[in-house]
Amino acid sequence: MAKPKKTWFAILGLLSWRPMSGYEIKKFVENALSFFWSESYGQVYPTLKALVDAGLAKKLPRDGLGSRRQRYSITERGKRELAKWLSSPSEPPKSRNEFELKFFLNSSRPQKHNLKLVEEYRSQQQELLKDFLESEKLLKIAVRNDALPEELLESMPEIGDSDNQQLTVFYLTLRHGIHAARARIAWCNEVLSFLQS
Amino acid sequence: MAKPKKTWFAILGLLSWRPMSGYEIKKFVENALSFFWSESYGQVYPTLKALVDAGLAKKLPRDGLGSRRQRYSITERGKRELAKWLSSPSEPPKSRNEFELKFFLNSSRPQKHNLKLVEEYRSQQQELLKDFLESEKLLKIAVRNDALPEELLESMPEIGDSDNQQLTVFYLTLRHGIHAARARIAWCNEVLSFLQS
DNA sequence: TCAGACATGTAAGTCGTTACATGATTCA
DNA sequence: TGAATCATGTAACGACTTACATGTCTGA
Repeated sequence: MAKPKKTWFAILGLLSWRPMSGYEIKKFVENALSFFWSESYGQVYPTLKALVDAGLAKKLPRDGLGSRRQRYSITERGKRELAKWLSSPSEPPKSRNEFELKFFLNSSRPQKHNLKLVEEYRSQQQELLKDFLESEKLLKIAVRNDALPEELLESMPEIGDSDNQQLTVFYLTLRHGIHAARARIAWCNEVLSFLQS
Repeated sequence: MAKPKKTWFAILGLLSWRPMSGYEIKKFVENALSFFWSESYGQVYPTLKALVDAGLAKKLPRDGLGSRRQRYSITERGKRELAKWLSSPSEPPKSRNEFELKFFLNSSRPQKHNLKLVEEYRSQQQELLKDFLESEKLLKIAVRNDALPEELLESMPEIGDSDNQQLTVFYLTLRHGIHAARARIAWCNEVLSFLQS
């Protein structure tokens, strides 16, 4: 393994939670991790194949008769490689934030445009925060009671059989998103009052 | 122009500040915008050529004799296209945050690992915040006095001849970074006390 | 029965980085 | 004079998305 590929470990890491199929992996990332991760089908299926070839994952027999799903599980070697990667330092993210770029480049134009831009951004972030807080409420209950509320299962069926430690990490990761969204909203308010003064 | 290409407008936007060479553009992004944008030489030079071909930018004559720099300036058409793009809504960033992924995937391992991971992340963010605050202090003075402090010019020579409105936007963009870094540090503290309780 | 979700996969293309090639200039 | 930086550029590669192809199953 020359350079560790993030997609490899993202998928391997999900398999370390429990065996999953390509479709499940895609949906899980999309529904539950979208605020800090993304994968496309064009990545997921080839990567699963590559993980098997590298001996880090293996195909599980398709259970039942009508089952169309091809599930994969992590191997012992896979676990070791994953553990190694999880302990390695993360490179600081090279973010490319379109909004910030636009805001920055707008300097030579009337400030009215920037105000509109910031207001749009703020309502985007407020929407996001609302969703986060809803999930947070339910996850908090889940962690406390070690049981998943009906509502949570409806909005995120993929976290179905998670244990308490997984739910806790989920909750804490969500807190990261909440802090970030709040910070962005606070910035918007600051900028709006600055520009209007 | 089928799908608006971000790199095109990033570069065009910088040219709207003032004429620049490829090298200057790269350095500017690297030194001043790195916390929300990045470009590589492999993008910058071909894009400049493409912008000229599309009539959005034009080559300036190399001034003087020994000048090796090839500067480019934005054209009227370029300004119009840029303005259009700047007014268009930004798609929410598809971030892929390696740290958050690791934190999330670490759930099945001893929490000691996560503590270490979070502490590392926190000191990374604290370093970042320190730099931001230093720049902020200098930029604040610059905006107030409409003059660049010596120190600022040393650490960021590329903002050399910016006008007051540009400095203001710069300052406000930096505030975004400060809010974000503080939020991440606050999250770290929250998580550390949660995991240690 | 048929629309919509489930499910797997591939091909082509876009976007971006890295590494390399080349040479001028500056300054210790 | 030779190391570092300035400066422009390209080729090869890698990561990721989009669009497409194909077919199954479920439930109104």
